[in-house]
Amino acid sequence: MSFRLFDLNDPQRHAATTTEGPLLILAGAGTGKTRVITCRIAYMAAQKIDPNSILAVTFTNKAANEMRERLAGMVDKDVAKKVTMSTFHALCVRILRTDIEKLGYKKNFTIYDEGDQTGLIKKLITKTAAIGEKLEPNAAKSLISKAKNNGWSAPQDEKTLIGAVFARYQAALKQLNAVDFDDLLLLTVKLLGEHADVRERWQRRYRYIMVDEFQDTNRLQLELVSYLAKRDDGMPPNVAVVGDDDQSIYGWRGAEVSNILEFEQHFPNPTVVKLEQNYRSTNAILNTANALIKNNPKRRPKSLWSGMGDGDKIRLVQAPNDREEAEFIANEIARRKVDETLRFEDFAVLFRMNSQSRLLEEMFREKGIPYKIVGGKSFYDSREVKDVLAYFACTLNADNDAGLLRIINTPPRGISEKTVERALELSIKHKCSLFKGLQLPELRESIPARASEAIAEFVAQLDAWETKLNEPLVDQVAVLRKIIEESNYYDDLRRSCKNGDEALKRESNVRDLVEGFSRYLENSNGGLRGYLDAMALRQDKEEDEKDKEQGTGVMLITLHASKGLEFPHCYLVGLEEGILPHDRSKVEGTLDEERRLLYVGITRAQKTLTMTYCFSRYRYGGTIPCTPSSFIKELDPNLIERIDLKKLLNTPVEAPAAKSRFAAMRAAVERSG
DNA sequence: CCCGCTGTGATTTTT
DNA sequence: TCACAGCGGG
Repeated sequence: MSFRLFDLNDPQRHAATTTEGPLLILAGAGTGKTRVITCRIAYMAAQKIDPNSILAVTFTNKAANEMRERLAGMVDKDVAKKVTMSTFHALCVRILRTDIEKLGYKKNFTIYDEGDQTGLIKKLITKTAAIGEKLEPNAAKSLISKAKNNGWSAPQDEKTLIGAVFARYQAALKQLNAVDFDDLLLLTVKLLGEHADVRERWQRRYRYIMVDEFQDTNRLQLELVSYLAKRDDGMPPNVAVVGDDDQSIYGWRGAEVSNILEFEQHFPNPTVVKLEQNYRSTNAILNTANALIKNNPKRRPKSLWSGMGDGDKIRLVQAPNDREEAEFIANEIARRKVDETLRFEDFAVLFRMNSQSRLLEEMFREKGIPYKIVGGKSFYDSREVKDVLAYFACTLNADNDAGLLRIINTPPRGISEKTVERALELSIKHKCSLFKGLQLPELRESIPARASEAIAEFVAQLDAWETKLNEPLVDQVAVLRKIIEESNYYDDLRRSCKNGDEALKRESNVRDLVEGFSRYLENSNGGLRGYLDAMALRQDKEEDEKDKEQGTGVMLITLHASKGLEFPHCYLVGLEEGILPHDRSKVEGTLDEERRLLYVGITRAQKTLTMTYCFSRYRYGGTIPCTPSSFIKELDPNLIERIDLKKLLNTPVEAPAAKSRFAAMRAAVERSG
């Protein structure tokens, strides 16, 4: 065995070597769960379990890739290759690409991203709403998404506006031969539920199933896992889930903590293993986290501990306002980098809302501190990437309305808004795609001759590209380059850019895209369809690599985005009532989730943790007074050092004095403890 | 087609 | 306040 089971602690080993029956691994933050998952797979392989029958499901590509890499370091290459490591969505795409025809969709369905979704919903709202009726497209989108994640493929009441929009939306998608992200799950569950042959085929395929971040699964995902894990011999399913109910922070996206809290009801008589030894943080940090999370009523009791010593106290800093809060952090990081010989990468600042990063950025720039913001606009969201992908997608399948709408007049080719609208109306009337609508003789009669000519040319161009792309043994990369060239896309791109820099950046993004396809073809046989799927599912490897490389600077990151990461020195800002917990959590009744969010934040820190709050903050255009977060009083005061920035600034304390004061406090704590 | 005006509304975002 | 969407005018 090339992996070392004895490197695991007792519960870890128990989890890794329990291969049969349901298994619930409650893995607290930083307890080495990825290691357990990979060791477990390596162990199974060593037990001569067929690696082809092992499935590990994750939420993110990042997690799937990380697991793949770690496993590759433990077992034979050909064994590792046989194990399926996939996100829920990628797995569903695989299943649907084979059998979606049974549900009345065509196999070459298009995956709609959120932009496509919003666009379609917006249109349907304007078509459906009576005069005076209003519905926010984004609100509708999220309601529809929630409904689907709950397993509803149709509205409960079609008479309400939202219900009508939902019904029309589903019908439109089907007619467009498109599926959105939620459909990937919904339709897969439907397919497995309604078609025994398909269900049994996949049940036979995977005999050992593992699910990562189980606390984030929604109803559909649980159902999917249940279907896949079910055995025809009546034996309990070999399903191992790993998760931490205390880190469930995606309830607002449909995640059901109950999936992990009530695991026994879904998979009776499981082996339950708790991982509580943390390899990341000091005990001061862990006990602070423990004290906080104990206040959540519904949870599986756990208590993290580590062998890394007590460490420094948690510092709780009160600042007069958000400006001084940011300034304090910037100054401190600059100072500590020198004093404690640290790198900027050793620091992270965590916040509840993206808007909180603005002041910090400003201050960091002012003081010349490099920083990196996680999240924000990604490569995939850039206009040029979406445009070019739409070109490719339409070449593959012109009946993709969202894609076609994107490119029909980009670059401008004389097909006006009015003409498009007319074509769209006709396509609805004739229940056909926009592309087919464009070719209806009926359309020609109602638009200017010039528009007709432009349409004819565009249609011919798409047809020609499609033919070219489908020629046997054709160099598909060359065809894509040709498409970009013949559409004059670069000219239009340059024209629409404010400056040369922007144009260069965007052009290089387009080139990267084609380059990415070329590389994709080298390692995969999915063709253009596969590449477009990979892009829709954000599986672009290059981006992932790039992400790993750029490590320079202080990390500015939301609490949500910080889950799964760790930093030696963390600053957790804006611990104020209304921010954390967020105001809206009170009306929504999600205070527990806010507490978990803070818990996640605290447990990111390895060595030191500084939390800050202000007494006033700029919000909604004015200075508003703030009060400290109600969570603060749930923390253990013995582990916390309170610092008043105002006092500190007015009466600067010499280093030795500060040290002795700290020592005195520590002595006092020890006496009292 | 592009620009600037006005109004609105303001968490979190794995795929 | 500030970002951004939707709109009407040049």
